[in-house]
Parts: sequence; C-alpha cells; structure tokens
Amino acid sequence: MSETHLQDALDTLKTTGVRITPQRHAILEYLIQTMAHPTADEIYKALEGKFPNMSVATVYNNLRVFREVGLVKELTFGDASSRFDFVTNDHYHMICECCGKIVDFHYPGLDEIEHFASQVTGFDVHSHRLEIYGTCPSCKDVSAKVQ
Amino acid sequence: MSETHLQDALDTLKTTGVRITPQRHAILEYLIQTMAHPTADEIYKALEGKFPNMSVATVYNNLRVFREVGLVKELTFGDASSRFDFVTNDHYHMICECCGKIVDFHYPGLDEIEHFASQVTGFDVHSHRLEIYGTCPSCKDVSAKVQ
DNA sequence: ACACTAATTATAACTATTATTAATTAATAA
DNA sequence: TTATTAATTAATAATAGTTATAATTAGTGT
Repeated sequence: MSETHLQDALDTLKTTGVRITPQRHAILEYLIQTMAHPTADEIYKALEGKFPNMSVATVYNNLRVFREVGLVKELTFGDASSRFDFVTNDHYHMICECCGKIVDFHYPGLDEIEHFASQVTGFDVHSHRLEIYGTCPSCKDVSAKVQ
Repeated sequence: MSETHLQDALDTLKTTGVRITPQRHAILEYLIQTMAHPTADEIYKALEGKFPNMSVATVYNNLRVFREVGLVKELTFGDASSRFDFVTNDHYHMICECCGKIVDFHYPGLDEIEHFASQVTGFDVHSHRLEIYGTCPSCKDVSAKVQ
C-alpha cells in the first residue's frame, strides 16, 4: 500500500510538471516509508548513504516543492526545526511532551467548529490544525519506576 | 479589566518568586494591552521608546520566564519567528493565510476528542492546540476587487 | 545531437534564538 | 536607610535552521 502512495505521488509530480529526479524519488520514498515525522536534517542524514554528495539545500528545496504541490505537510512545533509529514488521509497528531514522540490518530470531523469559527469571525475557512499534547505510555512507565 | 490582568500577573510573579523589574512590567503591560500576537522583535521595537537600551535577549529571557510561570503562551506557525500570547481564558486562533492576521475566538469544549485520542493512543492528555486557517473578510474584499 | 530549461551542489548569507559575562539592580533584612 | 546578595540586565558572541546565489549537471523536446 505504501507502494501505491509512492506511485500516486509520482503521478502527482508528473501531472503538475515537476521533474522526477532520483533525489526527489528517494525523499518521497523515505517520507512514505517512515512512521516518524522527520526534520529536513534527518531526511538528509538518512539518505546520505544513497546520495553521498546530496546537498541539504536540495532536501529543503524539494520539501518546499512537495509542500506546494500538496504532497507534504510542514509541522512546526515549539522546537527549532520543522517536521515533515507525507499527506495521506486526514489525521491528527498526539505528541509526547516528555520524549517528543508523535503518534497519528484519526478522528471523524471537526466541521462543526470550523463552521462556528467562520460564523463568529467572518473568515472563509480553508483548513485547521489540531494537536494534542500529553505523556506517552513508555514515558509514564519510566516516571512510575523513578517514584 | 486589563488592569486586573496586569495585577494578577504581577501577583503571580510575586508568589513564584520572580522579580518584578521595569522591563518585565512593561513587557507584560504591552502583551496584555495589545490585541495582536507579537513576536519577540515586535515587543522589543514597541518598547524601544521607553527603554532605549534594553537588549533583545532581555525580551527573550523574560518571555521564557513568563512562559515557565504560565503567564504567556508561545505560538509557532510556519513562519520564522514565534509569537507570544498572554494567557487569559482558553481561546483558539483563526489565522488568515493571506495577511497573517490572528483573531481569537472561543469555543466550548473539545474534551471529547481529547478523551478519544487518549483512548486510542494510550497517552495521558495534558492539553491541545487548535488553529483554523482561512481568509479574513478584508482579504476577501481585496481579492474580489482585483477580479 | 543540440539547445534550453530545471535541478543539484557547494557555499555564503541571513535570521531567530540562546549562551556568556561583566555590570547593574531589586528585594530583603539589619 | 543602608548594606548585602542573588537575580537580572545589556552587550556581544555563538549557534542552528533555513534561504539565496552562482556554477555545474542532468533532463527534455526538437
């Protein structure tokens, strides 16, 4: 199924007239295959083996291209660097405040609040962003043991 | 009423043992009084008149102190710099993707989704973050006129 | 095969933020 | 009020993420 995602992504690039270079192929492949939500630098390091002389700028450039085409979402948390997420179906993020782990979860619709906000503010609504912060099971275990 | 907010904030500092310096007083005052959600640099520039030789580092330091004490929330969007919001009662942000304007709005509860997410992921939930993106009325007008 | 355009690489530049350090100042108690 | 002391400030340097630039390379269409 991640094969399909990759194929769909490549098709999207083709129809939008974005060249499919080996670097782009590799970045997309890595983004789809990984469960993490990597930073640009992590992607860069992960592909160092395959592309010994790829530039960090290439990673940033291509992530921007993917974002503009709608294949990738940029997530900015408090910490220094952005994280990148391959866009599949809509999901939200549960983030551990202790170790930084990010877990995806699905939830039906927040159409209601979008509607409400639109009414109250007079904005046209395009999208929303929701994150939930807490402590993940393994961090709970650790702190329980310490006590 | 913003007077009360300021007094409450100063009390909070006192009880948590944080010194009340003129700079801190001014930063808090500015944060409470402004409707915008300023960046550290904007705060710095706004107070330049009153404190001709205040350092940017002071602004950052104090914003961190305020955040640690719970008086201030740090908002990170896609753009380069964080924005800071004085914590009053819970509210969400509606953000214009065209001009960057941020409008606060209130909405009862998203307890349900917190509960759901906790069940699904096994996390203990502390808080959540929700933003809605769209186009503000005045940006709508502009684009309508251009057409 | 050739010309043309886009993408990559390497590097420099930029910007937001943090660390460092010496000088200053607010709170406290004598 | 004054002295004391630890916290805070200001100035500056350092760091890190990201973007811009310019030269080179790779694709694409004719």
